[in-house]
Amino acid sequence: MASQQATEARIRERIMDAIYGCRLEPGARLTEEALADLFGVSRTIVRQALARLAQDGIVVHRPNRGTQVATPTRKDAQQTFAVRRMVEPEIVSLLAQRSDAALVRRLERHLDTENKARETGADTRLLRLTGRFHMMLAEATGFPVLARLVAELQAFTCLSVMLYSRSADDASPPCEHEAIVAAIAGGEAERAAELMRHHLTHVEARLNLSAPVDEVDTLAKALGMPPAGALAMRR
Amino acid sequence: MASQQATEARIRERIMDAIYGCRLEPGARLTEEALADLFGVSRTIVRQALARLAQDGIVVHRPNRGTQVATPTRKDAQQTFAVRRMVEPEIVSLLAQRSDAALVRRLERHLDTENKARETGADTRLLRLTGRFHMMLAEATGFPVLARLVAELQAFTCLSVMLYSRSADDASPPCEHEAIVAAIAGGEAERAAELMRHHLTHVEARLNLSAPVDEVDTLAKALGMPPAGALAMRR
DNA sequence: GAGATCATCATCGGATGCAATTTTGCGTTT
DNA sequence: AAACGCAAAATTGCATCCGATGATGATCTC
Repeated sequence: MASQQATEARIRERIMDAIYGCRLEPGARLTEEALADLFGVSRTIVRQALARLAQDGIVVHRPNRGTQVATPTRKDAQQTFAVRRMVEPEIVSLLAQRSDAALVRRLERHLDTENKARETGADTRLLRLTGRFHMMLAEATGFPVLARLVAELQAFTCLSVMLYSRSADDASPPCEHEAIVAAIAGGEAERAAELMRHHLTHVEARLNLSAPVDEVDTLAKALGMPPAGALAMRR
Repeated sequence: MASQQATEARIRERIMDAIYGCRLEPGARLTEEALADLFGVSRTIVRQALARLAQDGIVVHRPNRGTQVATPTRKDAQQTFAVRRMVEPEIVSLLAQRSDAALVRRLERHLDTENKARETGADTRLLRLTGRFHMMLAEATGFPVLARLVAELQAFTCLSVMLYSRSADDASPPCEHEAIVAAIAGGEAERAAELMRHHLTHVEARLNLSAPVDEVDTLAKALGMPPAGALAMRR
């Protein structure tokens, strides 16, 4: 069983996929034994996978109480966007200064895929593709640290969208990704940064992040349900 | 043994301390059993600690071949500084806009400690304090993600300094931290950012990051030794 | 009948043991 | 004498096992 080496990574990816595909919702419990049985390995491997996801903040792990998919508060969501506004404009600015033709081609191909999903109305698919777009940019810097950071922020954003989006298709306003790619292609560093800032602000504004009443929010959270105004959610 | 819960964290901190204190040099091997015996726990805990450090890039873990303290290449070091120049100016800019008097007081107290260490000539202590300064800034943003990122970048910088510093006291040019704190205190966001950019560029410039011959570098890496001009290293 | 205490169950935390892989040391061969 | 190959030792990878902890439900008392 030589290929069992990478099982832990596979488990992590499957869980992440499930989150991006909205099959695992915020607050969902992840028991070690269930996962171990599912993947045909011992709990040891599952624990490693969960520990790593916990370090990335995708799941929360409370001692002796198991781990569950993270449930970002409204404040968490706002913070995530604040950090993204600090980092991602810098990323596109850097990329614009480099003028990498191959990168621009890859980005444009990706935009086509995004648009196709948008037309089809494939919501969860579009959500995932939107995430991929931002991760492609981060990876293109060639700085693995940045790629990991953005991946983490992106995953957290995905959970926030699940919890606090008003209508299901809030994930990605059309054309804004296009404009960013155009600015990168044209080498307009500051413009690319500005467009990214605007884009992130726009996405955040579409969410319902103003807590109606704090008590309602915490109660809903305690019940493992999304606050009012969020997507319907079932077990 | 209820307090054993936090043993893993303790092990991590001890290892980090040893790195910051230059008692663990880049490339040093960390065998699980040795650590387990040292801390009086089983390998299970040690493995968790090492796995987490590996995720942060502080140590590298190769399957079936153990884990050792990371040995950043010159390129790694340059990338680290590049990312720091992207992120940390944004951090101080944000802090300057907030004008948090309590924070400024804490920072000034820290500067005193730094200066005292500089006068005493306590090199490794100064190296650690320098790191703490940057981490204090990141933590002050209130964004845990940023704090973790900077902690990671800082640790990597520390390893890079160990490997590529020309003289032992290259860690922190005097007065530059002071100027940054002053700009934050005065609410001069853009100036604080500029000072931070300059500071990071300055620290990087003091290192010997221009590979003499690329081939020599890769050979040295293959041998698990630091390139010429770096600190002596055994094992 | 309501509340509190206690027992049982599920689940996690950590240690130990065994198989697999790598490394090291030694003997043999050319 | 140097290089190759084999065997022993060291070290890691993973699974299983047992104790601990928190949650659930039943019983007992007032």
